[in-house]
Amino acid sequence: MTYWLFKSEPSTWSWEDQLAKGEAGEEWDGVRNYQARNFMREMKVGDQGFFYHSQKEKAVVGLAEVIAEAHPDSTTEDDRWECVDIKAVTSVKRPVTLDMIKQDPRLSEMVLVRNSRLSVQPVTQAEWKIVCELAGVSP
DNA sequence: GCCAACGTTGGC
DNA sequence: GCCAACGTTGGC
Repeated sequence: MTYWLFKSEPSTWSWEDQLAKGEAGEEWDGVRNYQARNFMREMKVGDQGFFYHSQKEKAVVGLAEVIAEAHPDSTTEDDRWECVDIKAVTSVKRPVTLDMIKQDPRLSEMVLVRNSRLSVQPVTQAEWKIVCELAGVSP
């Protein structure tokens, strides 16, 4: 089991949009960054990920699960770009804001803090547990 | 709205 | 293959 973080601008694709898709889930499409794509290629069905809202909100708002491994991104003809499918698992009890993450010394190595621009990123098991606790959900 | 950080592109 | 120029992202 590997853990990830999916970042999205809520104005483009929000947690509410993801929730509305239910069990069917949705493509995590539109990624045009090699690092992010490479992480998606490593994902396995059943991997868990945080759903993070960037920009105004800047907080982890939900837990998601990978339901399909990397396949061509249907939003482009360019075969360099691939994406996985994810579904919403559960909403957090309390959003974990970027501020909270930055204030917790145990989370200072998170990619979210170190490279805020990367839209798909790995999360360590320790980080996963801590953020889940802050969010009030069981890991 | 600004700007720093980063990634990509294209000319050489 | 290098690097300057440019575009994008996201935090502030």
